[in-house]
Amino acid sequence: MGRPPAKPLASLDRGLLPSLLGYMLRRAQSAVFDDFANTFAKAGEALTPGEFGLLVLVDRNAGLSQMALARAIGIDRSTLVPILDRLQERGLLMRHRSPTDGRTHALALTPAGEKALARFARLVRAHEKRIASHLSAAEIRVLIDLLEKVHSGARSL
Amino acid sequence: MGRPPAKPLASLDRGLLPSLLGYMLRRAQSAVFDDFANTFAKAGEALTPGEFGLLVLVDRNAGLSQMALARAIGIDRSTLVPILDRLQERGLLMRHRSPTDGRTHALALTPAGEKALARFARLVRAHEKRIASHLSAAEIRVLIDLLEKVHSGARSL
DNA sequence: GGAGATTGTTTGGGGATCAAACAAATTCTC
DNA sequence: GAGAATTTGTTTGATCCCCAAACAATCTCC
Repeated sequence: MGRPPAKPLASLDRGLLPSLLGYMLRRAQSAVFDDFANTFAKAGEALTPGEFGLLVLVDRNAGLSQMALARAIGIDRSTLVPILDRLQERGLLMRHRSPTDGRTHALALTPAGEKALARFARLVRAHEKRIASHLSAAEIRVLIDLLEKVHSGARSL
Repeated sequence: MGRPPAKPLASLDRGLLPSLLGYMLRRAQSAVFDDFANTFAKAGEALTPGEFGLLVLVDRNAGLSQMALARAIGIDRSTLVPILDRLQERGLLMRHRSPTDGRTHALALTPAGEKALARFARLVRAHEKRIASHLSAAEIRVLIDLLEKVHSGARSL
């Protein structure tokens, strides 16, 4: 009798996992995240995908309040506080007092933040290009389209 | 003069974000994760997608070591320890001593763990059905295929 | 003007993650 | 076979993300 396969050191039996959208989504996301981190590390910059999204949102929606921003990215307002603290300490972002509503902070990028964002955007484009290098332009379109469908579909339940 | 658009309370300007694979991936993943959590909460079960994946892996690869498992799911071996501790405390999983290598633990589900996993798998299937309800079977196939491409493509860099 | 709601913050409690150090066990080297 | 190098699981320490609850300041509505 042949010995049992024992431990296939290379790959494991993943059972039903590869047929699950959630699992494949997580895997792809994790791979993309790794390349993002790698791209920024190699360029000597430190930024997470979440921070990049936040900076873009603040840049494109000047005067945004923390509540509005927290809602836009789907986290609690208390979670946002230390994130903004750090970005502010790095000189990328400022909390101005709103002239119309004393409770809210009007968020805005500093000039240094604007310049940094332009730099970050260049890196993100390079990163996107790399992870999409094995897909055709049409495939990318289809993929983004299907991801949007998954997002808005799940959202409605 | 007309007042500026101020705060479009409903939606924000997301700039280039919707064209980024990484961003759309994160959004879809987050929506799917929410539905996963919701499905389990409503059924009175407590489990994360990561824990489900881990249980499936242990189930399908009996005798797996902690190192092999950590590598399979892409985390550090020290990160795995408290995760296994919790699963073990819940009576779902056990660390046996390997007869062939005294350093490693041979992981295995307990009988209760097997039963729980069957229950979890039912919930996961219902969850998958729901998040895929706005996509055709062909679309799901294409999506999973493209996600695999993204994963293995990014991996090779 | 006062009640109620909103906003940003702080605090407390889970977890996830990695890096470094360690003991036990195995494997490699001579 | 004895000693060196490696591997494995664990602990500790450091960041970070996340939420819920409480709080003061401010605004809104009546």
